Amino acid sequence: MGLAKTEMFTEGQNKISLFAKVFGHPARVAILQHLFKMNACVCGDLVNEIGLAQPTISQHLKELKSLGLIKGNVEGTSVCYCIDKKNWTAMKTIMMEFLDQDVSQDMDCC
Amino acid sequence: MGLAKTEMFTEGQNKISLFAKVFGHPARVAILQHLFKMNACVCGDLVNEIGLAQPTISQHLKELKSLGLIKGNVEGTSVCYCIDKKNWTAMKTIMMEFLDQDVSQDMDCC
DNA sequence: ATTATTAATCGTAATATTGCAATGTAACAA
DNA sequence: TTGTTACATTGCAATATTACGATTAATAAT
Repeated sequence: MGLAKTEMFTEGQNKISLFAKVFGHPARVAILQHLFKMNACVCGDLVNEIGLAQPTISQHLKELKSLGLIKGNVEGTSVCYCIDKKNWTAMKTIMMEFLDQDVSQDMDCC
Repeated sequence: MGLAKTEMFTEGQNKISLFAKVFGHPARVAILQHLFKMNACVCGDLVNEIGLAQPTISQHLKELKSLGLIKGNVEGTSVCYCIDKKNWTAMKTIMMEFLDQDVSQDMDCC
């Protein structure tokens, strides 16, 4: 199947899994880290920085953009990408809440 | 291809993406949330709680276990699962560091 | 011993993801 | 105009993921 049955889960669970899924590939992690590191915007340097072919990088960028985590700005022939800080922060809140569930109980079965 | 070229990324990037990937399915998010909520251990209630077939849940549990995020304990005919708190905390540290990159700069291209 | 219960594993169908060559498109340069 | 540069899109091959029926394995109950 390869098809997740999203209708049987809460909106929150689906949201978390969608964000997580986009981080589920090292190239996208690398792209995001590079955008953060460069602070300002970066463009096709990503193709050089990361070792994948241009269409591949373009596809990963598209996925990050469609989730709203990055923005792209056309500048002449090149396109400048950067983190969408507002959306990143919103995502961060959701993910942190999931990750930060209380672990301090000492009940433990195993 | 469907095959990530992990050799071209750092260990850290691959680690983040592996953790993220396991959260990239709502069923696994739901399983983890339920394990947290129940605090103590839960077993095949997960099959009832979540609406998927038993082999499907079993498969998701296996993935969570292989990453070390949960532990399973045989109790008679049933198996009791719980969060592996130590490993969860370690994972949390890695993921939070990734999510919490500095976003406060006002440099912005777009 | 036989049967029931619980969960893991196997096998397989349906679908998704990854990666890239080839091609398309848009802006700039000469 | 003719290239050139920088990206996006298309199409496709290879592989991965998801889901579940059927089966198996292990323990418990009778």
